[in-house]
Amino acid sequence: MGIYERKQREKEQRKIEIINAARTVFSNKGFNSATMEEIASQAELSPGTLYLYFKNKEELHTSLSIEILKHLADEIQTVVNKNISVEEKIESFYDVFIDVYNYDPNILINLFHLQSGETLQNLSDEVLQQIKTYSAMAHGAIIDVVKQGIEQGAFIDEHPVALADIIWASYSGIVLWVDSKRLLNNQKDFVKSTLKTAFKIIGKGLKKK
Amino acid sequence: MGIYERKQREKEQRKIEIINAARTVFSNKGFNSATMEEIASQAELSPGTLYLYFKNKEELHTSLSIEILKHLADEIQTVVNKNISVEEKIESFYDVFIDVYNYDPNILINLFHLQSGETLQNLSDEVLQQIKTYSAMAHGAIIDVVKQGIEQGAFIDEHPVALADIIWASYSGIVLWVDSKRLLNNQKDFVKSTLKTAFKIIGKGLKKK
Amino acid sequence: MGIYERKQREKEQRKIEIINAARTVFSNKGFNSATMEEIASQAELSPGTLYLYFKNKEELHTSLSIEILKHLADEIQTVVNKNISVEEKIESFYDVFIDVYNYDPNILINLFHLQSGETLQNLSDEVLQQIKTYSAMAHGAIIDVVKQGIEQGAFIDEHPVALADIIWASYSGIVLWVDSKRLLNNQKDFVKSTLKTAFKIIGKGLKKK
Amino acid sequence: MGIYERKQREKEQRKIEIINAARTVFSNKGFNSATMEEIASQAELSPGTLYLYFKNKEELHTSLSIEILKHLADEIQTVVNKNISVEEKIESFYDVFIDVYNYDPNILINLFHLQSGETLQNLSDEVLQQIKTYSAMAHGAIIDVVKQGIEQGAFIDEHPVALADIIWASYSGIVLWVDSKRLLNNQKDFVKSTLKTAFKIIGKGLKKK
DNA sequence: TATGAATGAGGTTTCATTCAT
DNA sequence: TATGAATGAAACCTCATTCAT
Repeated sequence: MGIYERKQREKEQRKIEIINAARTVFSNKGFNSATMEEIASQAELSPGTLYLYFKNKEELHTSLSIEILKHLADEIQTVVNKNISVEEKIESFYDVFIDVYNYDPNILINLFHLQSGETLQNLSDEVLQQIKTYSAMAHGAIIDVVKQGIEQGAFIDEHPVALADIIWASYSGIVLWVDSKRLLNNQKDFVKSTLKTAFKIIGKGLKKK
Repeated sequence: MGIYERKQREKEQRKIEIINAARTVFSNKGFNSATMEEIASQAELSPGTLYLYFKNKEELHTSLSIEILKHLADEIQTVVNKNISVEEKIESFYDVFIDVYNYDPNILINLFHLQSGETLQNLSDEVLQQIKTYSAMAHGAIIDVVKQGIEQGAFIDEHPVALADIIWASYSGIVLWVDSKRLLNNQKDFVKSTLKTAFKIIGKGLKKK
Repeated sequence: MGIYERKQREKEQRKIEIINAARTVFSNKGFNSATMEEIASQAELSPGTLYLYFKNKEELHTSLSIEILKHLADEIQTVVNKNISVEEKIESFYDVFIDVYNYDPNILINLFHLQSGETLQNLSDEVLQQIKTYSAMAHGAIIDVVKQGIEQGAFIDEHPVALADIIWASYSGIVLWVDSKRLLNNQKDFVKSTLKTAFKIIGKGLKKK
Repeated sequence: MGIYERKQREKEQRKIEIINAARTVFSNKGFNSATMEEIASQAELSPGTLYLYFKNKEELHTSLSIEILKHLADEIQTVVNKNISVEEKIESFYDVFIDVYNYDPNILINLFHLQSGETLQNLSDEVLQQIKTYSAMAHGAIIDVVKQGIEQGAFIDEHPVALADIIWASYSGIVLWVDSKRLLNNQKDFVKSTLKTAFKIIGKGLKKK
């Protein structure tokens, strides 16, 4: 490995450290209350250093979403490649989503923050492109499964994109909603059980007969 | 009408004007980029006046959500009271949700902002209570319908709250998700059609047989 | 009593009510933290009304000092007019001061606020004149006694104004200082006993032999 | 000198610069009329920088008092340690007080502002502790001298704390009072001569016989 | 590359004061 | 005379970002 490569790798490593610190702080404080100084302190770096790796606060925050989107896309693709029935694949999506939820329950808040319109302006084209790419990958994989199901006559004959949207959006919505109920009313965490039921219902609703 | 009543009504009217101005600005700019000064200017009032009617920026923003929550709760209750089958009631929820979406597509972003945890601190107890109340009302009405369905043997025998959560959260998630796709990819607005399909699927998934 | 006179008297009465309300609020909150709205509310009036009786907040605050200055001047003059020895008169000042302190311990803070330079600008000439007048009266009476003492050969032969200053200022300083010690360290209120000792010492120090 | 030490020293130096700027502005305008922006401008810094060194306006203002309290405590202690009689020590206090007065006549206004109750809330515990400490040191030294005097049979047998209070408070009161007379009536500055007489009187009043 | 002190724009909020009723 | 809703200036303070070292 040459010197250039090592440098690149160190740089990549440092970037990951910053992202991890940012995740912690953003998760606890939310986007606005989190300060760059606190993130820097969490990463055991100085504020100025963050700007060597990320254009601004917005972009640092966005990279959290990108990271998880990338992860989601990978996991979903793995499910798609498995040699199992489409019904089983749809069911397996549940495991993927729960996996992400376990990884960081607050991650979805980040994803939604990203989607709140307020944010889309300040992003650089490069970052925006990444989001679109990974988003399309994750979503595309779901669409593929749905398409297979329709072709095989297993699923109802609706627009595959719409069906994939429903799967995806229901998942997101449930996580956010159940989580907010937990916060507002000090309830237990029912995300997993609710999500399980949702997949059962949607899975059943998808079936042709 | 006495002088006191007229004053009260003017005051209520003024509050509505401010809320309308706030909706416009928050919708365009998002919570953080919106400034109190801009809202005041939009309402043709001075900044200080806003604070006669709302404790702070947070609470003004929250009142948008309360307003729509109240509306939602009312509409859902109307559906519940109708003399139709539970299946038809579930279907009718679609109309309610679409109705709200048409009223102001950005309003849901507000609701989700509210639920992002970042916000809950600065709210006065009174406002927090209102949110909980209307939220419980809307959700409670859905739960009631689900319960009826289960009792009548029409719906699958799952925890009614979980089922209601799925309906509610899927709706929210779809609106947010499809809306963000629209923004990111300059697509057409597929919220309504996607929501229609979702209700079909979920309705079917809910059925016992 | 004519209609004009009655009106005048009612006006005077209203003014006193406002001053009493102001004293309460200023005493509890200090000059800056006290708001005109709170004073109005305490006086069971509306904010606007205060401005019919007082030019501004500063002047309202100042009239507290004027009121007490007037009172002090009267009381001191009464002592001066008594048919007792100068030594007894000096001793009697102690009673006057304690009397004022009992009337409102915070009043001196007001007096000192008045003297803090920060305030003197915004006062109307009329008010400023009043302060000077009553201040001169109260102080002048003390000076007179001191002069008598010196003439009678009872007191040391120093500048009478300086001696009066010392009496007056020591009194003020002790009230403020002991009061602040009480606040800072949660001590008992030693103002009276300290003041008593002070008068003993100063009285003794004043004597010629 | 290492790099760390130099940085520390620069930091300390910067703090002093800010304090000096603050003294100038607070002296001219008083606490409320002084603005952070003006202080920053006087210090040739930006407003934000002030907040790197002081928590808020209140604390910056308080540090002026702390600085002078520290100085006072030191000077008084020096007098106490001198090998002179108690009577001479009491007399020497006069020099100390005049010294402080010459250093900055407005500083006492600050001290009294500090004691006006209105202020004590916003201070950090650390700052409050400092005030108590230095205040106790300065006052304690005076008490020691008075105690010595009583033990040696030179002074009257009163509570030493009360006697020290009288010395201290009379000093403060005279400075404030004479200064305000100067401001109000455009008189000459009689603080020093009045203070001299006061010490003579009090000194004489303290003597046992 | 890393630092971290300094910046300074700009936002929220308060509240003395006004004025139409 | 009394009201009290509305004003709007102005202040404090924060914090993303920069840049000399």
